[in-house]
Amino acid sequence: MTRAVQKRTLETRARLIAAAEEVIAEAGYEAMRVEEVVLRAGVAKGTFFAHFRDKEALLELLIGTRIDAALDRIEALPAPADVPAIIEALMPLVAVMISERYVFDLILRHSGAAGKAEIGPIAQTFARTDQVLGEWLALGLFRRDVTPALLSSGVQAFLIHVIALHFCALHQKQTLQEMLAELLQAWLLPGGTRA
Amino acid sequence: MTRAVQKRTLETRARLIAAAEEVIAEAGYEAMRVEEVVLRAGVAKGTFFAHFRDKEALLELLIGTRIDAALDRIEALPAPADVPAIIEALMPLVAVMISERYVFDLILRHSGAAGKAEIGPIAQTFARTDQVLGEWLALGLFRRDVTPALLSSGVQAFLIHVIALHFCALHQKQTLQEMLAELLQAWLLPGGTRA
DNA sequence: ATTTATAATTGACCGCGGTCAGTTTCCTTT
DNA sequence: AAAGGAAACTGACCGCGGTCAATTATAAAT
Repeated sequence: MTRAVQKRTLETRARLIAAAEEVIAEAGYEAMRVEEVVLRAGVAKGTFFAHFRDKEALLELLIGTRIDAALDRIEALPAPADVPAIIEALMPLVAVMISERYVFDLILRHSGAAGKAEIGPIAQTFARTDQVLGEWLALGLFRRDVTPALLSSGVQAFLIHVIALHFCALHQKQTLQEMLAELLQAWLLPGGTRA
Repeated sequence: MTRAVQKRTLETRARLIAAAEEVIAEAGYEAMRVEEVVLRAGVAKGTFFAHFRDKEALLELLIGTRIDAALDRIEALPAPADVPAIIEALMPLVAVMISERYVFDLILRHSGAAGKAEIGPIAQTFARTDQVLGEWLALGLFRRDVTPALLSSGVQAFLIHVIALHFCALHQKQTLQEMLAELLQAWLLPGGTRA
């Protein structure tokens, strides 16, 4: 018989999250130290790991929340009808992903479900992004010789690709948006056909 | 006036690399411990870091070497003329990248040049892959409405994408090759045109 | 051969993520 | 109100990557 979760637990968890967000606001995700977080939250180190599997589990939660907020804004928009509009619409998501190199790497590492049962917060945002893109691309404004699901999978691949290039010291003659525009134009409207 | 590098240095470096390869052969890249390597090499811990900036710098070197060997095999092949042949040709590269989840993550993290001056071994293999792909795609057997450089950039993006999906607990109804075939077919021969 | 400058090596030490046996707090049962 | 048991919390401890002042080996200069 499982006991109900205590109010104290929720408070401690909230204090840990608040402390972490405070540290991150001051110094960024990469600079976050578990010891600093527990100090500010006023709990012992072990308590942190009673609430989160490891340091990355908390970061995943926080970053997942930020990505979800970006997707909320994106979903509130009308479906984009051309490539520039798609890129424009995706900018809130891009902003989160390029905010820190460390964040991008962490997102990549957690983009896939590690286990069938346990789909992490970031993996969930990837599924959600795929769904949003799929809806846009199913409207029939882009190429129709392949499924919208395949198209959206490809858009995600290109999105990751250009962000990776964005962090590369070479490849900086073009902006992220320019590179993405070229790729998506060729992917979604091959041969320059349709409108 | 710079002194010549001593023979002793090269020997120590070689012993460190050999020890690391030994450990990796036994237990994999992720299990490699600097302390185990220096123990087997018969040197102090500090010596390791006199030869390699950090643990990842050595791993980058070793993995970069493996990727280069794969690219050697790939370059020895005749240029593939269709999508299945491209996928078949890329398999040595894929094999390295999917050998360990940890290896894939490390490769992604080092795929871009960190600084203009210092292009790491793995970033170099990405440039080389791009070049090999570019040559294949410039032969005119695939779509010609966009540059071969753009095509090869896209192929790399899809390659990374399907490997990421390969490590995902979901998306396992299709094999890596099947997913890659769908994407590349749509990317390189949109509308099913040409041969 | 001796001195001298530099390169190479050493290992005690630190920072930080993560563990776990022991303690405290909370809630239920009687 | 007391007892019993489970959940929450604690902090000393460990593993491992990485640092650096001190030491030793090497080769050039005299």
